[in-house]
This record gives sequence, structure tokens and C-alpha cells, in this order.
Amino acid sequence: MAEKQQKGNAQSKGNAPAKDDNKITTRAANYSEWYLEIVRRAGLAENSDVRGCMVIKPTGYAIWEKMQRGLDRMFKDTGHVNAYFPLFIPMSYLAKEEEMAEGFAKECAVVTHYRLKAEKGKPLQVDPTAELEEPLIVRPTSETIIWRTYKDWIQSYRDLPILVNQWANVVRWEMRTRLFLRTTEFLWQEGHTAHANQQEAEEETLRMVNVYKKFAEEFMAMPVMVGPKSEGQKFPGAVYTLCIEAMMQDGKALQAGTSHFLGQNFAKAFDCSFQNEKGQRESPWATSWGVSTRLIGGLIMTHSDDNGLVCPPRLAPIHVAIVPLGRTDAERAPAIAAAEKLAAELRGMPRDDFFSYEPITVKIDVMFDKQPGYRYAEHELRGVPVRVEIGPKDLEKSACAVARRDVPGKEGKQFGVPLDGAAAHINTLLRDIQASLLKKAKAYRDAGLKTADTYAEFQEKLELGGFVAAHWDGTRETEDKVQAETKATIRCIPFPENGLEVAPGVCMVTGAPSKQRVLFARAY
RNA sequence: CGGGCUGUAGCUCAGCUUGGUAGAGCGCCUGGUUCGGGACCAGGAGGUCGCAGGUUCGAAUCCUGUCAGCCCGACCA
Repeated sequence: MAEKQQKGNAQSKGNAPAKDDNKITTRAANYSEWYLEIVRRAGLAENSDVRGCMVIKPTGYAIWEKMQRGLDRMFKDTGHVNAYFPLFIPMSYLAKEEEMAEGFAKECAVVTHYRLKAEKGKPLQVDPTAELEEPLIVRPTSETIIWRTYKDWIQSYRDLPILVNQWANVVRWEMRTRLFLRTTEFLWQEGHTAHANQQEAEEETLRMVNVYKKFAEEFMAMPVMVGPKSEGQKFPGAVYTLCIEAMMQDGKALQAGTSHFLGQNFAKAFDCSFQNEKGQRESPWATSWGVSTRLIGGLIMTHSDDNGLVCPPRLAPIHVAIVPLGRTDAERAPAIAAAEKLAAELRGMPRDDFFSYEPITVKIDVMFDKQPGYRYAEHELRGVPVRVEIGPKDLEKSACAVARRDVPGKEGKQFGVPLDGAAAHINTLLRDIQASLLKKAKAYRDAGLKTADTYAEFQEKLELGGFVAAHWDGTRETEDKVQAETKATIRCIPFPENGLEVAPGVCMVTGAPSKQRVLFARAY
């Protein structure tokens, strides 16, 4: 960007310096540049020709598939089933729920025609005679079409609850996009449930935010804070929104998942009602909840380092890279043979819940045209949790070298690991890595958790990054004022379960009474 | 939507001020020397200079238009 603006200046004449010495931009030098380089060089995604839309590359998609698998299992275990609803939603549906219409109006892609006109020698154009009577919007979220459908599905209390999830893509026409964190089109899941009473729906709302918390911590090794959003930050159309908030390595917050209690808003907007046991008509109670490919952005920014991607083993597309070494075919052949043997042993390890009953994935690196250092660096860049090196010197001792990605560089490498038993050792190591990534991320997050009692102290601490717990009078005005002056928003009103003290106090801005501290941060 | 900027090789960019028919680094291909922490040498492939007009003997370069993208802001759960 800076270079671009310089372009055309007399000073920038001469060839650009060789930009790439193979090292990536460090987090300290330029955090967002670092992030984008990780995404690109780890082969996760790239910008497409379509503005704001990304191409998710096989490695990035593999992470998403693992996320899907983990989450889907948890959804099923809590009684949900999958279904699929249309991509297109009649514009009038969105209009039925006022808050939602207002919330999403400015970022909707609209389909107005159903045909193009192709004539020889003329540019392809929209056929003006093929205008839709009613424009369709491309779903930014599916509450409306789903509640229009539920209206027909729900007649009796016996039809409830409905516990449906859909895996889908949605479009939100954002002004500014960033790979994974905010793209015009993104992949997500959205759960939409209907319940016979308020209590059940509220329990569901809480249950699902806790599913997200569990997933974030157990699969992503990403600690999160859980609690409701402020009135100003909640989902349009919701009564309240619960969320999980993670803290990235630059101290900014990332909303990683939301679970909304929708009350009877959508049921009423779509005339959906049922008869209860007593024969009375009632409106069902709703929830919706979602996480998206944004989680991949969070995953990257939670663990990765200046050597590249760090991926927790439970979500890693490849668990183990084996690098056979040797200068000649005579040296390489036994190294490759040993690599293949170890790979087979790793793949044959007993499967368990940790890897969703799938085998350990192993890749044997045969890039013999590259130097060993290049090959090591490449696997580090791509975030492979464990790298094994097998060369002539190891084979003399029937051993190998095992490097763990969470401890970068040579420090994480252990020489002389006996090949006999190496598979079991690595299997254990993968679990250690998963655990220590969470521990490390938690320590980082906790260190970034600050408390402020006065507005001056708040502003000072905010500059250090991280969450600042402060008292707030609960008003929209104060929240807006803080945001306008500091760019910080209320990320959530933390539940006691987060381990933060919940005690009354006075608002740091107005001095009015406050029930508890809330978490402020600058956010993505 | 306001303000600024940029479109030249797969990528990052130089060349434009002062018009003469296109370059560098990286990447890619071939061969060779290397090889336990990001090697090197030699040769090679690759570009209708965003698009459309105009000026000119001649346009990447000057002019007009147009499209696209980027940055700052606004907006954005």
C-alpha cells in the first residue's frame, strides 16, 4: 500500500528491491500484512477476480471441512438435523421483520432479472424484458425464508421443537473485505429452531453458544469469552444475542460466533402459530445461531507466528510431514523406505474421538530438488503440526528427528527419536500440541485482559490492546460515545462462568450505577 | 457514498516527465554443481502495456472517455 502510493514519485524509480527473501512480514512489522501473507503462503485462500469474494483453496477448505465435521457432530449430539433452504429470498420477506430489513438493507445483493440477451456481434447484456416482478435478494441470513417455511410446518405443539441447521453460503455486500474475516460471500452454518415456550428457546440459545465455546476451545484451541451483546450490538430482529469473543494476537477482538434469542418476532412477522395442549393459539419462540469461515481467520490469528501458520492438530489438514533426506539415490532410498514405514504406522494408529475417528494424515515430502532448510521452512509455513526428518545419520541409529510446530525453529526439534515406537510418540505429541496451544492462547488472552475504573485509565489501557473490563451504565448513548471517542465497542457482557468477578460499580463515563463490568475492545 | 491513488510477464514493480515499438527481481522450464535450517551457475519460456477512441510518420509514454482495483473516511455484529 505504501509502495503503491509512492508509485509515480521520482524517488521510487529504479527496480523494486527483491521483496521476497522467503521470510514473511513479521507481526510486529505489519500485523495485517502478516495475516494476509499467512493466508496466501499457507495456501488457504486467495482473492478472486470477483470483488470481495475469495477462492478457498484446498488446504483452507480442508480446515473448513474439519470444522464442519466437528461442529456438525456437536449439533447432531444436541438433537439437531440438517436441511437446506433457498439461496434467493423475495424482497418482501425481508420487509416483514422491520429490524432485520433495516439491519441488512444496505448490504443486500439483489436479483432483478432472470435472463440475458445474447446477440451476435453485440455485447452480452441483461434482457430488459426479463425483469422479475419482485426482486429477489441473495440471502444475507435465512430467518425470513425459514420462518415463512416454518409457518407451514407448525400447526400443533406436537410439531415442536424444530431443531434445524443448514450449511450454506450467504452474501453480505460489505464495503471492505479481508480474506476469511469479512468477505462478500462466505460459508457458514445457521441453526434455526422453533420452540413451544420461551424457556425452552432461551435454553437452546444458551446451549448453542456453549457448543461454540466448546468447539472454539477444544478444536480450535481458541479461548473465548461468553456473554450477551449490548442492545446496540445485537442481531437485528433478536431479543438478545449471546456471543463468543476471541482475542487476536494484535489485541483486537473477533466475534467468533453468535446465538440469538429471537423471541416471537419472526413467528409473528410470518404469521406462524400453533395450538397448545389447551387448544389455545400461541406463537412459537425462535432461536438462530451461526459460525462462519471467519473462524479460519480467528484460528490463524490466534496461533500463527512469524514463521507461518500454526494449526491445532484437531483441525490440521496434514498432521505429520515426513522429510526423507539424502544427497544421492543411494541415501534417499532407505530414507524413503523408512518414511513410508513410519507413515503406514501412523495411519494405522488406533482411531479415537480426538481426530474424529479419522486416521492421522501423513505426507511424505519428496521435494529433493529443494534444500532441506527450504523443505523444513515450507512445512512450518503451512502449519503442519509435526515434522519428521529421516536422513542417513538418523538411519545409522534407527532413529529420526521430530519437530513440533508450536515450538518454531530448531528449538522444537528433537533428534534421536527411535523409529521403533516413533508413531506412538508422535500420536501423543499431537495431543500435547493441541493442549499446549490452548494453554498458550489462554495465557495470552488472560494477559490481555485488563480492568479500568476511570475513563482515562480505560483509554490508556485500551491502547495496550486486549479486552478492558469496565463499568458501563447500560445506555446506548454511553456506548456510542465510547465507540466514537476510542473505536472500542462492547464485545460482551461476560457471564460469571468466564471467571471474571461480577460485582456492581459505577459507570466509568457517567458515574451512573452499573451492574457489572463489561468487556470493551477494538474489534475486527 | 466523499477524498486520494493505481492498472505493464504468474507475483512485486521499473520504464511515462523529454513519444522511436518493453525491462528487473522473484516464480516457472532445461541442464549442471549443491543439499541435516530458506543454495548457486548457465540457458530458456512467458506481456494485444485494463479497454475504447483521439493526436502523431510513430503511443506503454500525450489527450479524452470508460471499466476495474487499492488506500483513507463513512459504513459494516
